[in-house]
Amino acid sequence: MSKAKVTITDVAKASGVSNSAVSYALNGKPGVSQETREKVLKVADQLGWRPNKAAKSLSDARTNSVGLVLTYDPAVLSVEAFGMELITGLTARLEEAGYSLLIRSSRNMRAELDILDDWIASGAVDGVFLQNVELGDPRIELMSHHLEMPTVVMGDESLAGGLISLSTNERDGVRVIAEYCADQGHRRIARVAGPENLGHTFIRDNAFMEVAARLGLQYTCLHADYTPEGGRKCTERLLSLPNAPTAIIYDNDVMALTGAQVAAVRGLNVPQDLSVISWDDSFLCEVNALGITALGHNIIERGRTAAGLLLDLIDGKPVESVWEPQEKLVVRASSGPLA
Amino acid sequence: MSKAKVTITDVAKASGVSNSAVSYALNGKPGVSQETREKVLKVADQLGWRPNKAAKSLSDARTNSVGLVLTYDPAVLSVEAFGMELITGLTARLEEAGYSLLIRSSRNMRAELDILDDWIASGAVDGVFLQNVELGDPRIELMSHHLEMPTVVMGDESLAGGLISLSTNERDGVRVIAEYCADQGHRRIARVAGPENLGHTFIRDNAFMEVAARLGLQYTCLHADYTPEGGRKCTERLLSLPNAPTAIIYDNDVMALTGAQVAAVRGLNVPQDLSVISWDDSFLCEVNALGITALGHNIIERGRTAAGLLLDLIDGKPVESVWEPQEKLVVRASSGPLA
DNA sequence: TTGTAAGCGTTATCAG
DNA sequence: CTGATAACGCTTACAA
Repeated sequence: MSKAKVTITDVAKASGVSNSAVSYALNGKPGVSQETREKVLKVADQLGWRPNKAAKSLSDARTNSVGLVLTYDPAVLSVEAFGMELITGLTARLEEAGYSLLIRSSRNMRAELDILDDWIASGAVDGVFLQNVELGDPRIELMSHHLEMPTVVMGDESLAGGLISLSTNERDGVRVIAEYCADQGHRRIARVAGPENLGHTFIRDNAFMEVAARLGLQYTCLHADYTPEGGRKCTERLLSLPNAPTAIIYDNDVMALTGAQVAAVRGLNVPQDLSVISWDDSFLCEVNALGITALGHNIIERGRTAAGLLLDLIDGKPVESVWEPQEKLVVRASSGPLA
Repeated sequence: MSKAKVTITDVAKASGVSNSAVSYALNGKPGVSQETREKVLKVADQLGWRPNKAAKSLSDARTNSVGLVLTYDPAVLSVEAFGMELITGLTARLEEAGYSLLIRSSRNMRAELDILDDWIASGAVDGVFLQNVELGDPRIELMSHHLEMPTVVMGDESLAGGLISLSTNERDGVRVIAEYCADQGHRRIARVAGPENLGHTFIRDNAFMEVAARLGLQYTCLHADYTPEGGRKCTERLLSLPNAPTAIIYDNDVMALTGAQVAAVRGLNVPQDLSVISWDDSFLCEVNALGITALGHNIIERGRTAAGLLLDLIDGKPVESVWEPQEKLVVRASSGPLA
């Protein structure tokens, strides 16, 4: 049924040469005659030899895998397409380089730090991705003290503490949305933002305040947690204000959708009475009785890019942080001129 | 900045004992005095020692990681919550046992088989999950020839070729839906199914035909690919039939949503003129102008269960295939009695 | 109770 | 060009 594992020694015996000759032959390195090489290759193939991963890793101090810690938050994780798209992009690029993605799950920041510590000390991975960076994120500090572990921060350069990062131009996104609102005649806009501790929330907060001031818009912001419930509550609150906003921007698709629903329930007509705009575009925004205007993002591509950066870092190539090109606003039925 | 890796030998030297004494102490094994043990533990902690993963794996032929191959199909993967929920469930359970999830990406069955081959021969993982099983799936055959590699099939036992599997009772689900339709007075029902090569599609196909016959329902079935476009086209076709169905069941949430949309565009009132039912429940069904009736599934829990099975298998415990309890139909606004 | 040494499967060094 | 041999860091007989 199952052939016993075939080692390099088996191949050596079977082809009547030494252990090292086999190693040279199989790795395409010089030090072995063409004739021997071919014979070894043939035998290895016949025997179905594959390098043992543990042995190889031990020998050359490389695992050919990189790590990603997922935060176990079923309420949010499962609801957003983001995570899966990211993993898809990461693994697609990693696969090209023969790398695997090693995933572990944490319940909180403390647990995630433990995992990173473990990876650093145990050599379980050749590099790590950092996601959902917070203000003063302890992971940044940790990895800064361990530059021997290649790290790519998937978040704004200003939060990366000098580590290599892949940033999206949040400020541009904010500007595009705010100017669009202003163009459509809105004077009072609001935002249902993500968690306040997240770095990109902070950056958007600042950018929105700045651009609102510049454009003379009245701007209100509430922070929620990306969940349907959070979006619902914040929208209720905003729409109950004496001077309710005429356009609301949501930091993710899920909240935008629930927001639009709340508006409908309150008898508001979207977009005549209220424009709804989502920061993240997705299937949710697209396929919906009412299409939701949203800022486009190509998460899969972002994943590919991040993986490429990490691979280069691991290979010791010179790497610089990347700023992603500005995304475009996809205008759909949920937004328009003020009636 | 970065401390050089600390090995067991470092700890041995620092605590003035031998290499093996350290190993015994750190692994809580007998063969070392209480005094020595404590000293070693303290020193190891101070030095920040962690077992090197490659060395440990090489020594005891275990990697403490299990593999999952993702099929790279951006069109589908990113659209469904399924994948992320599954990974969340898997990693949550694996974490409890100190295991990691190793992910690789394939573009097709051939590539996936190569990856499995590689894992089997290289010992890169201690076990694997098989997902989206097809009829006569070559992966089943492959893993059956390599029982030394623990495998859990996340799919119907009838497709698992004797491997340990985690099945959901598809037939029960089919029955629940069909009986619901019949109860509501529908006589002509249709189904927009998933890809025909998938095992669970096949099983549902059969079950639907059986139960429709039993209940005296007229039943039509079209096969699509889980994408919005597929759902749209099939719905168009069904609604154009001379004797159009009055209830359509979709094999996933995405197609159900687009189906409901198509109906609306054609001037049909859901549910008065047409009932729409989704096989998979999800946020998509829940938060929608029109709630979509759907069969509930707890994918996270399913992931946990699958991971538990695989861990037991790896530990050599006696394991039996599991049938998941029957899911309940969550009735929402998209379905109801025939007008 | 302790230390020595062999072995896990590679890669890489160094004589022949 | 080839074949011993050490090294990677850990576990585990086996000897002291």
